[in-house]
Amino acid sequence: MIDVLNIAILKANRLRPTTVRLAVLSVISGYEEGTHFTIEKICDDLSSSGVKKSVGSVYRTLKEFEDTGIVIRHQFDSIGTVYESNTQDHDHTVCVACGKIKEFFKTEFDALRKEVVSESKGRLIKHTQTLYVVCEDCL
Amino acid sequence: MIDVLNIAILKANRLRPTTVRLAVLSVISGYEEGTHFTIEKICDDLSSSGVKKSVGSVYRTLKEFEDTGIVIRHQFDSIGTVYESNTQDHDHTVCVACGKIKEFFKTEFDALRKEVVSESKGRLIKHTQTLYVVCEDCL
DNA sequence: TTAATAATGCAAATCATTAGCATTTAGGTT
DNA sequence: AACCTAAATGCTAATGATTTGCATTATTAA
Repeated sequence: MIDVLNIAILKANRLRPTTVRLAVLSVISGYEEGTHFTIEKICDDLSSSGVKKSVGSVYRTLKEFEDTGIVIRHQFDSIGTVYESNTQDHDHTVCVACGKIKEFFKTEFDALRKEVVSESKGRLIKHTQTLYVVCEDCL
Repeated sequence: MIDVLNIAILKANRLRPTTVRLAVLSVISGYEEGTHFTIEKICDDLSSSGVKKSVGSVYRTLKEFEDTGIVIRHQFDSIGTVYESNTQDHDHTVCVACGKIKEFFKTEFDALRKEVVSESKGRLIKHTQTLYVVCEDCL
């Protein structure tokens, strides 16, 4: 597709625009905003679009993308490892019944977190917050 | 040690007071409050106190303890799975430099979390929040 | 175009955890 | 106390996710 853009993204992160990275980026950018995807999903999507890439390379690529901040990795209880495209800071709710993952964003949390960290005289690097719920649909 | 107490804890959770469960409980109750421990640590402590138990049984036991609420399991980035004795609800800070895990407790968070969940019309089951920091000592 | 470096595919290795199954133990019953 | 049944244990093999080593191939800069 618009490889030019993806090439630019990679170069901006000092990653060579190779076939694997472009293929993975292309698959990911096809997902709608806020989607949480697994390595397996990426591999499936690559194969079904006729692109043959090794699983190992996809793992390596996602790790690079995580390191550069192109994606964010999450580990949810009983769901495992998922990734999402890196946008703004946010937290998650996970339905323990259907597994649906949603994002939420509430600035008040940030203020509280800053308080906690400054009280302990540390520096905040990142945070994770996940609310395990039974969602409206499952109730 | 005071096995009578540990036997009572097990019975209260409908778990037979077997040698493995008592040994694990005994090791765990030797840790000071707020300690986060791994399966490996438990196994080491068992062996060094001369108690020979299979790793598989320790895994099974910790799963039972988690299910009954005797312990809580956490998964932290780049640290992995740790357990702690179940006390009150709290969150964690993890130092990305030295790996030290600390607990914190701020009621204001709970109110906010309830807001989030009620806005989405769900029911809150549990939550996790972890602040990855550089702690005072590492700064 | 070519040399140097980085990336890839593949398969084997690793790590944490789980599962199968034969043996042992706990706890209630004669 | 001996006995019975279900539960628990130890052991080893299996699993699943992820990583690594290395020979091959691609990319980039000169």
